[in-house]
This record gives sequence, structure tokens and C-alpha cells, in this order.
Amino acid sequence: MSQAKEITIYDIADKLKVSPATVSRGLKDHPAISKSTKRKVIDMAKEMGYRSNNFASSLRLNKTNTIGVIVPKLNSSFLSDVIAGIEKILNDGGYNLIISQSLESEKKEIANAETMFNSRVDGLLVSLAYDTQSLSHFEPFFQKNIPVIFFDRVVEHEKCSSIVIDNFKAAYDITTHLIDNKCNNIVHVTGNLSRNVYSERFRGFKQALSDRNISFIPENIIVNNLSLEAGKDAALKILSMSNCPDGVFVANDYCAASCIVELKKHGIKIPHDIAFAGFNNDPISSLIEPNLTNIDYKGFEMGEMAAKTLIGHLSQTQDIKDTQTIVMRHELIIRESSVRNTI
Amino acid sequence: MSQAKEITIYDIADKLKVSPATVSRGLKDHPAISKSTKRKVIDMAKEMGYRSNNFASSLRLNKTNTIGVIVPKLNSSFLSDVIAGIEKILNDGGYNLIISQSLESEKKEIANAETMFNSRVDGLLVSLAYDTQSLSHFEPFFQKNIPVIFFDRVVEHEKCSSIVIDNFKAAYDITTHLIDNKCNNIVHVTGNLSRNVYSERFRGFKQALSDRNISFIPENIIVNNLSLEAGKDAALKILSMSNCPDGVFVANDYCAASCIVELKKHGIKIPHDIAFAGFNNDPISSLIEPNLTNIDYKGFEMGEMAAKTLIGHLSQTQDIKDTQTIVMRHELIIRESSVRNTI
DNA sequence: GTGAAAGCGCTAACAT
DNA sequence: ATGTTAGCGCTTTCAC
Repeated sequence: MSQAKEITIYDIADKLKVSPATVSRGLKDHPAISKSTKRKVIDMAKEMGYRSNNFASSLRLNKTNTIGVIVPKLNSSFLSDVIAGIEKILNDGGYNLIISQSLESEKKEIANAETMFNSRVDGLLVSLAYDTQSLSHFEPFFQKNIPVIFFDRVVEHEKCSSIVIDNFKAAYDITTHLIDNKCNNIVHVTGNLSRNVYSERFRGFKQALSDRNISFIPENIIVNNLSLEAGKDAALKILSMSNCPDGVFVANDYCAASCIVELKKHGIKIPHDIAFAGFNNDPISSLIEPNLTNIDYKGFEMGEMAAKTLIGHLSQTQDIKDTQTIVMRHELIIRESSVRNTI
Repeated sequence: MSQAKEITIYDIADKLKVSPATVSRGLKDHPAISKSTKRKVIDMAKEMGYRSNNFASSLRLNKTNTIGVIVPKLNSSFLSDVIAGIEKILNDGGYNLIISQSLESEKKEIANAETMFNSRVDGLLVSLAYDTQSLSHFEPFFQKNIPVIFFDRVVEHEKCSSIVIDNFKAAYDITTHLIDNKCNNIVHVTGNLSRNVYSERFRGFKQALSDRNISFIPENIIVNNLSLEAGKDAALKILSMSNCPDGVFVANDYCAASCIVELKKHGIKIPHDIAFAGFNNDPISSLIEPNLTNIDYKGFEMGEMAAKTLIGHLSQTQDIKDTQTIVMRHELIIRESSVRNTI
């Protein structure tokens, strides 16, 4: 099993009777190199099956061309789209990608960040875990001026740019839509309110009520981890309420679906008895009966934007002083779960 | 912004008045090194905030400690579990992970494999894309004796080990279950029959029919890409059949769910008119109404097994002559979609 | 426009 | 048990 020896720039140099330096320059787009030698170098490299040794290059340049991505979970249509978007931009930019999932646990997120740091990624793209409190695991990156970009689940930080949607407005719109469909007593099921996406949606929810002169009832907020079980529990809680709600806005589609299923089991008619809205436009929305009204936003584009922003930070040598928050489009998708045709 | 200089083994050596070699050995578990110096080295490394430079090490050792994973898609509960299992084992083994999704396209899978190859991964874990025909994009790995392990969507190859479940038996069992529930005319909706998982399930399906003396009707096989739209299309096709089936076995849960939804829209009662079974036990199975009978198998364990097998190949210096096929457990989960209580 | 040479940080063969 | 040394493949400064 003689594994064909790996070709180096020295091999190419020998064949071409030039110096390794010339080969190195020829392979890049070095200005001071003649068109003809560049051609020869590139052709010979291809012919000999040369592939550049990233480690040597990384060692020499002290940069790895590798970007780390930390997401709460992988089995999400939205995040999978985000990653596809990130992959597209970074591949085109010649970067490698390391992906890891925090599984919604701060502890695992910390471990992931540490691994990324030790792998010496050039930059980091992060959507925070459900229960992440502190940002101290990103301190090493800040100290080394390694850019960290947050997307979707973000946090304000002077050193970090963020890519988000307008969660406030989205929730405001969807709540208003429920009110327009004759909901006067709306329950809001949401996640950890110290996470921006949930706190903003909560704000939007309250504002919409207030603008329509509906008083906000603290008991109508159910905070849980938005899992399937949590959806079921929320349903039971709703059933036990003395003043049964006529609308429910859940901050996550899966949880909404599981909540709907449970309520239906108990004879609740949706949307007749209770109108429903979710968030994220996961495929489940069009499978659950009735189909789920919710907010759609494009993961792929968010991923592209995050990656582009990161590359922007990376290519300018200066400090990342120009941190920014980029707000992407979202759209209200109205489906049967919230439409009451009381003519 | 003075980025604290990176600590190297030379810095530690200087501080400790020993040689860099000693530090290097101290950091590993080199046998010929005194307990006390080892202690001192490790303590000093921690104190100075040393982190090993993988590139230097990779360059020197000509191995990267990085494993590549290529999966058809990330937004799958099953595959996300697999990846979590892989991650656990590889992290513990000190390996890094590069994950990429082929998005069910051979073309992208080829690109992914190339990226992995150029990143010089030490090994590769692959679940094949829907339409992958050739294995030629893995040739470079075979030639360099870089182990490639397939899982779930596998292919026979003398150089590759595989981790699978017994798809034949699983399909056999689930089909028999449908027959036991008074299905005599079963449609099988499946994917590309050159993919092992689908061909084996098809075999099991046919065998079960045959063993129960039910004749197999070629028209009852619907081959599609198992997407949501495909599920809908399959439903329409089923509705148009002259001899309406009384059972449907779909090789994928999402597709099954979408098919069920469409049939219900057309007034079909499930399981009364048509009993249903899916495959994979995705969370959707317990959200769809009625809940979906199917085959459960543990992604996390499959991932662990794949990673362990890979590490096994990696740690033995010899050739990978001992390729193997590992078959994991599966379980039939019976839910409402297939149970007919005709007393 | 091209070449010579040093050095990125680590490891291992070979000394001692 | 520890030190010396060379070299992994690449880039780049400084020559010419």
C-alpha cells in the first residue's frame, strides 16, 4: 500500500527549475510574478496533484482560515438553513467550517467555545443556548480580537455584531392578527425571558395588547423550555385556567404543535375555541391540523449575512470597532389556526 | 489592543530551565519522564495559559486529529442524534470534527468530500446522499488509506466498514404488523431503490407479503424523494388507484405525515380506511394525528458506534483489512395509525 | 521577476 | 531522565 507521496511546492519547484518561493507566489496572486511562470506553476501543480498544506500555512501565517459555528441544536429546519447559508459564503471565501451543537445547554456551549478556541478559529458565529447566562466563555476570543458574531439568539456586546429579525414587531404583528380575529384573552407561551428572542417577542405581545386596550394578565404568560413536553404541559395549564383563553401565541412551532395536539385531545376546537399562532414557520406548521399561522424568516439568508459580516470583520485589519446590528426581514404567514370565519 | 503573545513550549522551557523536548514530553504521557518534572511542566503550562498549537503538531506528525462527517441533511432528528453521538466519542478521544451536509445531492457530497480531503481529515464518517451513484469521490481517501466509515445509508465496499440496522427485518416486521391489522393491499412509498436503506426495506416488504401469501403488485410501489411534496403527491396517486389500498408503509416519517394529511383532506379515515406506518420515529410521529406507527432506532448510539469503529481503524497502524458491518438494534413502535380495533 | 534563507511550534531520533 | 537537533511545508523579507 504505497501511499503516493504528498506533493509539496518543493517538488513543483524542482520540476520547473525554479525556487519554492516562486511556486508559492505563483499559486497565490502575487503581483510581482510573470504571467507565464504563474501559468506554468499552476499547470504543474494540477498535473502533479498538489494540494496545499493548510497546517504549514496556518503555522506560518498564524491564521487558520477556519470559522467556528455554535448553534443550540442541529435538528432544526431553521438552523440547518442558517448553516447552509453560512457554508455557502464561507466556502466561496475559502474558509473551513467547524460546527457544533450546544444542545441548549450553557455547559456544553462553554465546552464548545473552548474547543473552538483551541482549534484557533479565525472567527466565531454563535446562536446562544437556551440557558446561557454569562458571556465569559467568549472572553478569550475578545481578548485576542477574534471576531464573534451572534445571530438570532443574540446578546448586546460592544465587541460583537448581531444578525436578528425584529422580534418585537413580529410578535406585535402576530398578536394584533390574533386580536383582529376576535381574541381578547391571549396566552403567550415562551422561553427564557433573558434570551433576546423571547423577551422581545414578549414586549411586542404586550405592546399589541396595550395598543388595543386589552389589559395584560401576568397569569397568561407561560414560560417553559418550548420542548414538546412543555407544549403538552402548557395545554394542561391552559385547560385548568379559570378564565379560558381564546387565543394562544407560542414562541416556537414545535411547542405550539404539541400544545395544539393536546388541546384537541381534550375536545378544544382550533381555531374556533382557541386561535393559535406559532413562530418560525417550521415544516411542522403545514402538517399540523389546523395549519399553523406564524412568522417566517429566512434562515439561509440570515446565515449568509452572518458569514458575510464575519468576513467583513476578518478582512479589515483594524479593530472591530464598527460593531453593528443587522435586522433581517420577516413575514407573517396566516394559516387556518388563527382565522375565524365568523361572518 | 496588545493581544497577549501566544505561549509556546519554549516559553515554558525557559521558565522551567529545561529543554523544549522535555516540556513536549511532559505534556504528553511520555514514559521516560519523571513524575516531578511532568507535574512542574503541566502546572506551568496551565499557569502561563499555554495551549498547544495543533498546526505545528499536525505538520510535524502528518496527522490532523480531525474527522470529517458528511450527512445528507442536518435538520433531521435522527441525524442530529447521530452527530451528537459521534461528537461525544470523538471529543473524548481528542479528535476534532468537521461536519457538512450534502443536502441530498451527490454533487454537493462530492464537493464536501473534496473539502474534507483537502482539510486532510484523518478519517471520514458518511451517510450517503439520496442520489449518490458513484463512490469515486472517496477514491482519494482509499488511496491514502484514510478510513471511511458509512452509517445508515451505506454501500458495500471492501475498504469500508458500515453501521446499519437490519432494514430488511424492520420492514418485514412492520409490514407483517400491517397485515395483522387486516391490510391486504398495501402500498409502499419509498426512496431511491439503489440506496441500501430503501432497497432492503423493499425486500422486507415483499418478503412479508409473500410469507403471508399476499401477491405483490408492482403498481403498489411508489418511488419518490420522500419529501413533503412527495408525500402529498403519493396521497393523490393513492386516491386515484382503481383498487384503493387499505395500508401504506412509507419509508420516512415526514413523507408519511404529509401523505396522511393529504389523504385526510380527501376524507380518508386513518387507520379505518387506510392503516399507516412510517420509519425512523421522528418527533413528528407523535404530533401527527393519528400518531404514527414506525420503526425506532437510536441515532445517538449509531453515531457512537460509527465513531468508535473509526477510532478503532485509526489506532491500528496496519491496513484496514478487517472491514466489518455492524448491525444495530431497532424496534417496532406501534401507535394509532395502524391499529384497527375491529372487535 | 526571481532566489536564498529564516522561522512559525512541535516532535522524535539520537545523543548523553 | 533529559538535551540537541533537524525538519515537517509554507511564506516573506531581503537580496539581486
